[in-house]
Amino acid sequence: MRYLNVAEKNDAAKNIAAILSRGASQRREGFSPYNKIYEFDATVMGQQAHMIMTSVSGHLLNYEFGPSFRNWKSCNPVALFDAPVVKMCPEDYQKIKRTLEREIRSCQGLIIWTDCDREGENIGFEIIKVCSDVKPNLRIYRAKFSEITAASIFRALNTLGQPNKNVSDAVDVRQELDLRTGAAFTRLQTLRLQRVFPQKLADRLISYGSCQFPTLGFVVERYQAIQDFIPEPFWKIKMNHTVNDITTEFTWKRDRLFDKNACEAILDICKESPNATVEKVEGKPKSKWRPLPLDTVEMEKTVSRKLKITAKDTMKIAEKLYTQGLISYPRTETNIFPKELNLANLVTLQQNDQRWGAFAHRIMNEGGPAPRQGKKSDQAHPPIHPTKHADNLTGNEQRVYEYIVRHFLACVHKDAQGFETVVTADIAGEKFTAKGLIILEKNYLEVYTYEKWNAKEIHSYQQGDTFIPSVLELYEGATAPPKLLTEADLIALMEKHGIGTDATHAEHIDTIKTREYVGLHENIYFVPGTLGMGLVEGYNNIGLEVSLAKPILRADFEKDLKLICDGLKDPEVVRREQIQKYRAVFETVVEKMRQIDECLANRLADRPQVVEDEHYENVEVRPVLKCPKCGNDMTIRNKKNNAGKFISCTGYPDCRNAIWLSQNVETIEVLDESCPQCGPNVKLVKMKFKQNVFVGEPNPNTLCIGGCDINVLEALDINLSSVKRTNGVRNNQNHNIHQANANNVPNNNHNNGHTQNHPNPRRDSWPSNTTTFNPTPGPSGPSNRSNTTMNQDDIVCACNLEAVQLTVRKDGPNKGRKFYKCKNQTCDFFLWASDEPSNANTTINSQQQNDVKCKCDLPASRRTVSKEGPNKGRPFYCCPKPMGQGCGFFQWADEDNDGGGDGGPGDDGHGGGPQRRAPKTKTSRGAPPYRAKRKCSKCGQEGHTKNKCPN
DNA sequence: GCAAGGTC
Repeated sequence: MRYLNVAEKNDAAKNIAAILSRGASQRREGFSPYNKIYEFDATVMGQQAHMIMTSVSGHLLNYEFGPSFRNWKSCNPVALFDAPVVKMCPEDYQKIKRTLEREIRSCQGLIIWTDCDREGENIGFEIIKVCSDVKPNLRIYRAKFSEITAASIFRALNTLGQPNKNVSDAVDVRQELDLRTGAAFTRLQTLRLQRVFPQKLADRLISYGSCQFPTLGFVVERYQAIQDFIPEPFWKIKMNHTVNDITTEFTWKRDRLFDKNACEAILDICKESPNATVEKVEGKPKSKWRPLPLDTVEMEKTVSRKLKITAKDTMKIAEKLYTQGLISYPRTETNIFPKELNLANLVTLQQNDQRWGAFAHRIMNEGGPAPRQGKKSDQAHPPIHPTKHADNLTGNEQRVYEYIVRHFLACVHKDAQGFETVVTADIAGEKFTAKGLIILEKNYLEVYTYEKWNAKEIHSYQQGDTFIPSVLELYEGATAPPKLLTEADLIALMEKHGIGTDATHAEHIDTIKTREYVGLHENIYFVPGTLGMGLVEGYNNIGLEVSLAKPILRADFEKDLKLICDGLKDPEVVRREQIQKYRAVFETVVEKMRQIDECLANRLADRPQVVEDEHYENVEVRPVLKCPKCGNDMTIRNKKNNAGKFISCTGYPDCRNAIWLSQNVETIEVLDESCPQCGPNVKLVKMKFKQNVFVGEPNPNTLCIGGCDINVLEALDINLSSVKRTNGVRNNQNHNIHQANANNVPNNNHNNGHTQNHPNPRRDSWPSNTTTFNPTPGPSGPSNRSNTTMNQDDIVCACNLEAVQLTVRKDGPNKGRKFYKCKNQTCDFFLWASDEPSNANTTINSQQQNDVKCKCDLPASRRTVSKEGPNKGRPFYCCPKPMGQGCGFFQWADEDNDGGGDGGPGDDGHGGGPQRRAPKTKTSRGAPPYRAKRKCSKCGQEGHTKNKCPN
């Protein structure tokens, strides 16, 4: 049995391989220089196995918008909430992907060794996808480990489990939402504000991110709190007592008063009889607690405060120390050591160090490590601790390593012990207290040099002692505003509100600095810049239920993600709800953008330019149909150099299915309505042609290109296999014709009063074509005129101009026939001068039964219901005129001609009584396009097109 | 040129 083992990063693969192979692995190269391959033998589930170990480098796949949405001006940013997204392997990860694809071929099993957190689980599924695509039916296992130590790794191998899809799904939802919201708001802000404030913002990227904005919001909020702060004066009584150079400071029990007169009055009373009496002397042991086991956030905060290294640098250094095997995984939320972790061994590892080796010895000599237990656990990684001794580090790496070791040794030792004395004295009824502290045992403080515990010496008092204070006076102070946020404060706020992960707090802070939303005051305090201030004020003031600059939106999202992980909420539901939520916010922002301009104008001290709405190319967002090859959506895109349109699979480049439209297609719009014949996945499209392909029909025309009408596909030169799953059987044309009629003719009012899209379902290739359907005017043309005697003066084209009468000169069955068309040739109007049926009339006319007449007194057409339902196969008569222009006559062919009947052939439940209802002339949506047989444009015969013309 | 999350 051969297993491919995949870790999340190369160093992890290397270390795991070293452990499992007991140092005897063979190294090979992958396609990527970073991700090596290690080979060795091991025992897996009691059996000898050959192991191939390699790694990815974090996520292997990433969500991206479909190609037509990547250009910033390709679409209105709001479209990004619906735009198709695909998971792609970025170019610089292709080599890693290829390595996996190559290596899995020789294996029967796959073991996922990614980090045991949410992202790791998702990365695991990415690896599974890539490998399964190449090799289905793999045995797939998940190794769960919390640190790369022999014990943990062997335990993982001996307790292999299954990957957790719920956890991975949550990450997918998170990724998609972050992409959509980030891109939509970033484009909106950047494109607009660059033009509104060209002087100040022309070259600025004004990004939005669901983490960076709330982080900015914290900085602004604190800054505003300081700005809004009004100091309030207060007064207190200061009292101290000096004996033999020792000054004991007493604190007034009332602390402070905000009324000067009252304070002065009390002081006066005290001064009248200033003799202080010691009422009580209390002594009690006092501890200073050792730190909790170290988690990421605590490390970032303390290192930032004490070592003045930014959180971003700290994490970078910690990552490096981890990959060198010197410390445990640095991204952890856990502050409880697992029972199985051998702390004594870890302490012993540090015993030879010159700086803290003696302390490590002392721990072992005083009962061994005894950590405090925190309350947090991510169930994935233990608290950060040293895993190896190192004394060759330098610079900040050394400082961070030293901090981690000292913290570890401190947290497994003992609290510092002291003795506190509290003295209470009375002066004229006012109480004062003084505290003294004697430190008995420094314990952890001896190694944890980042904290101080100062002893405070006070005079030795006994109960009943009296003394005259050395100082007894009024002290005037004022309340002070809160301080500006430090990085440690900011991280604490992010953690509290669930903004970002332990691994990313530092990056978000760095981002808002890079964007110049915030700056640093005295190098440690965060202050908002003018842009950041204006943006937050803008978003806070436009009446959003929840401002984008507040943490609530993201925090709510995180709660949902947790529910997905726990299997309590459907990821698809969360995805839909969250998209909807953010889209609503986006729409409000767009609506109120001018208010945001004003806030920014105020802060930037710049006048906003009046700008027109951004022009977008308006890519069609709605999918036209599902790709028959891969099932992804197919959407309309522009060809290169604006040379027309095509409909492309959003699975590109994995799926290269495309529907190429000729340059004759001027516009194409996807309608809301699905094709009743092709089903809900195929939308009708409205196409406008430069030169009308379907002469006599309206232009633009509503069509289905889903393959239900082979004529449409042929006319547009669309390959059936690109729109429909084919198994070698072509669609039945007659079926389609019948279906169309059955749906539309007798019972065409079942769509909210709308009727057929095609007032004229017949088409021809005007007028040089030799086929002889009866073309009639488009929607704007004069209806019902084709059957009456017409003067040329009566004929008005779609431009509302008098039409010109011409004669067909081209050889063919229509040679010599007269027709009308637009005299300026600005519209596609066409009308035969006479409605005499041509001798080439086919399909419809061939079905006419001359003994039944419609209300126009024309021989009615006999047709058959082909739509599924109780009337399928039943013959009926209807007006032969095109939809929208006939009389609406309907009669079952198998019943007496009594004008009654039990309803039309439609099976939509709306049957009964609509038989004689005249079709409305307005176009409708929802009814299937009516199609007739198409004829060859070369010879005029049915059954083939010009491309396949045998003549 | 967008996000956040992995990592190199």
